[in-house]
Amino acid sequence: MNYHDAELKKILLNQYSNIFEDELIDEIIKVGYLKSIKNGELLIDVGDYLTHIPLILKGVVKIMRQDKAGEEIALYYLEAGDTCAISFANCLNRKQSIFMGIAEADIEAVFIPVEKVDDWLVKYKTWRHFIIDSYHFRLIEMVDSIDSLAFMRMEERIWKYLSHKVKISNDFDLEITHQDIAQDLNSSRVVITRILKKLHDDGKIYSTRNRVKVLELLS
DNA sequence: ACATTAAGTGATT
DNA sequence: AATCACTTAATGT
Repeated sequence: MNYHDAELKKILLNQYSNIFEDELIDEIIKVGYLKSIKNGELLIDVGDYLTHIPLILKGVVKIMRQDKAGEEIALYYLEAGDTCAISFANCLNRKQSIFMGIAEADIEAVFIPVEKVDDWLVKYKTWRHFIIDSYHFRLIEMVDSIDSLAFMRMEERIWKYLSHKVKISNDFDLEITHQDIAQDLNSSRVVITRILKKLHDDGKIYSTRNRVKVLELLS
């Protein structure tokens, strides 16, 4: 076992020892490879074929959709301890990805070949549960996104978006522009500016150029 | 000092 | 809630 494996094992044991059995963790170390991805880098694009699925150890991945005109909308986020089971189904059928994934922070992830992901489903109960759980969670988040799109006013959507950002970055100070938010919510910059101004005046946030500080959390 | 990028605003749809 | 057209403010070179 080289230095890298030892590091990896430490991280895995730390995050997964109460979910996975030791043999599974050993297997992950054997076949998976650790990869760091810089903030802002593209992990997967629409149309890509996938051969490995990532187990996120650190950072956040934003999963989004894109239409022909290049318009985007954020669907959900993968955090440490998450995997994208959706991409697993994609791998197995050798279908192209229908999503885009971008690193929202510096990422560390173990990439596991699909065949193994498949094997382990029958071999390890914990792994099976992990994957099914991931599927379930992703579904819940998607339904949540649909709800937002269909039923929520822009102000609520922004509020929810900001709260979520605070949660995943563990920081009330967000470095973000109105344009960024508009893109993620598939709205226009002007609309976001107006609503943020209102939230600012209401004392719920404090916003300056490139920065939004959330002052109170969603109850 | 100047150019570039982000944010604010009235009017219109 | 979106778009246009324009202003003002902050920041980089």
